[in-house]
Amino acid sequence: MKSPLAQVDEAERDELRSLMLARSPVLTAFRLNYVANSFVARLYGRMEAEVGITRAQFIVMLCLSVRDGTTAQEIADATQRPKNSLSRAVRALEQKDLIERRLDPVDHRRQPMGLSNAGRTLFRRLEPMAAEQEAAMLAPLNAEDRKRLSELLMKMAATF
Amino acid sequence: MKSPLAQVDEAERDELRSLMLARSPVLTAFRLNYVANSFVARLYGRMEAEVGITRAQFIVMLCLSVRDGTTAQEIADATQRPKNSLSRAVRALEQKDLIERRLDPVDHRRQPMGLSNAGRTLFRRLEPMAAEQEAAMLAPLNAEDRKRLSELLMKMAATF
DNA sequence: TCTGTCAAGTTCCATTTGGAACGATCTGTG
DNA sequence: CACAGATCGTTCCAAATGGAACTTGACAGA
Repeated sequence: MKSPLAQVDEAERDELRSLMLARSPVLTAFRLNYVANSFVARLYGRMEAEVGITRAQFIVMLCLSVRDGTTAQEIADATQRPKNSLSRAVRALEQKDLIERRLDPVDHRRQPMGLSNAGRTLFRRLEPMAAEQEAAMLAPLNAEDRKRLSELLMKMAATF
Repeated sequence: MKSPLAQVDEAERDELRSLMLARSPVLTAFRLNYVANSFVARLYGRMEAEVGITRAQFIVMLCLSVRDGTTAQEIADATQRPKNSLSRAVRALEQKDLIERRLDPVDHRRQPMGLSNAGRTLFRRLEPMAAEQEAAMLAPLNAEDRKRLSELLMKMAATF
């Protein structure tokens, strides 16, 4: 059990965080990044510890779950991650038999990929972890707020 | 000038991005991270190229601009960055004479820091760059939307 | 006062990162 | 058909990263 002194210390520890969230310049951007950082740190920390899947590996699987036959280059363009990192992630996923890499019959430079059965099975474990983390993040918002937030972010993402 | 074919290619290149923004699981989190990633990539890319200030260095200066006398440990807690990275950033800023490091007279472990005059001058160049990037990010939103977005993010950041 | 524990900041070092160069392949033009 | 230029994925390697150990200082309890 914590002493009153420890509680004071803890409050002081959060003081700068609150101050930054309330008063830093470029307020919206700061808050946005703060929330995004918290989200990815918790999610990828958990995925790596519990399932041994890294950020880049999850991103590849996520893209393949949305569209089978996606290539590494397309993932790089869509997610703003360097393609050599993705290349490594792809190799790791392939070695774990979580994805299958085909060769585009008409363009031999491209390697369309897809989740394997094992990959789909694993992804079904990963997805709820992301959903849980999102739920925790959105916890303070009611249904209408959530809908509006998602729409606002969509507007921004569409042109930025 | 681009050929019609090139335009088609460009549309195809964005296809996965649009698809992910519209249909990926954990939609709100994906959009949030997409926007946040775009923001930091552009901002820190520009700061590093034009002013030679890294992400960690900017974060330190930002915290000091909000509260003089902040310590490295407090910045680590408030911004979720590892303290050894911050330690390096602090040393780099000190060598450039952008910050001053004092010694807490009552607790000699702590080193409260502050922007130097040169640091304040440089920060006045950095801040508009962040503001511009934020403005670009928020461009599709009207004044009311912006206010609401910032409030929603504040609610989330307060407890997450 | 002495001792054990904890906190702030630094340093060590194995790992990760990503820009740049590369090889292979495709496409368009003469 | 040959060649120039672009594109996909990979590899190289210098630099950044961050977990863990370390140093120094604070402090509570015996």
